[in-house]
Amino acid sequence: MTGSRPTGDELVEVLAALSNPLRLRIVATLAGGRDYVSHLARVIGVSRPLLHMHLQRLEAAGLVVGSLELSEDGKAMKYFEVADFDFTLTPSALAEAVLTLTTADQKRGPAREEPS
Amino acid sequence: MTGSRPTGDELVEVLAALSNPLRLRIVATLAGGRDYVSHLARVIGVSRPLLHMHLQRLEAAGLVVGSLELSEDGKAMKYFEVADFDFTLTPSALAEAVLTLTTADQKRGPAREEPS
DNA sequence: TTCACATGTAAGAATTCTCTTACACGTGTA
DNA sequence: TACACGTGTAAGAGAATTCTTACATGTGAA
Repeated sequence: MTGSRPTGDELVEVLAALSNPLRLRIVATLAGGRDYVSHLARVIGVSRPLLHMHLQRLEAAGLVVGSLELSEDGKAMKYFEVADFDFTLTPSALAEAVLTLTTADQKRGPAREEPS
Repeated sequence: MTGSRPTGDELVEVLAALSNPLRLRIVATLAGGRDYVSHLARVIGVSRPLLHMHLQRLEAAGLVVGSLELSEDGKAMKYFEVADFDFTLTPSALAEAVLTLTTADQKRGPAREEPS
C-alpha cells in the first residue's frame, strides 16, 4: 500500500471517507488495535448503528478491514482493523490522480453563464 | 509546508476540500500554472459562480491562494495559484491529528442505543 | 422464558453540499 | 450608449450526508 498511486476515483472516495471527524477518530482508535463494533461504539461514545454506517464507508474506501468471527461463547463478533494505507497529498500527486477521474462529469450541462 | 503536522480540524478541512472531483480538477489545473477565475471556468467547463464557490472552499483550506490584480487595460483580475502543500495520510499520522480535534463533539447526546 | 450481549438494516428528520439562475458592480472599446 | 469582459454574491432547488429511533436476527446464562 505504501506509496500507492490511487486512481482519481479511489482518491476521492478515500478523501471523502477521511474528511469526517468521527471517521477520523474511528481510524485513529483502530490504529491502536483491532476491536469489534459494539465495543468500539462504547469506547468512542457513539451509537452502534451510527458506527456501523461509518465503518461501512471506511471499509468501502479500503481504509479498514472487517472480519466476522465467532467468539468462544458462540457470539458473532465483527472485528475491524486499519489497513496500512499511505497516501501522499501534493499538487502533482493530485494532478496525476485527476487524469484517471471518470466522474461521469456531473450533470453539468451547457455551462454557459449569465445568458444575456 | 512539506511534511507539516496539521491539527485535526485543519486536516478535516483539507480533506473535505479535496474530496470533490471538481475541486480536485481545479487544483490539478492550477498545478499547471496560475490562472484567473473567468478563464479557469472556461478551461474546466463550469460556470463562473460555481467555480467561485469551489475556489473559496479551497482557499479557506489553504490549498490555493488568490490575489486580485489589475490588468494593463484596467480590469480587475483575480488570479489563483496552488499552495505547495504536502500531506501524508497514514494511520499513525491520522491518530496524531485526531489528538487535536476540537469537533465540538457533534450534537451527539446520550449515545445510548436501543433503550428497552 | 427472559435477560444480556452480539449482529444487521430500514425509515425519517435535520443539516450540509452542489449547482443554476439572476442580480450587483467595474473597466475599455465600438 | 451599448457591448464585451472582468469581479462578487444571493436565492432557491435538488441531492447527499449525518444521525436517531426502531425493528429484525442470533447466541449463552440466570
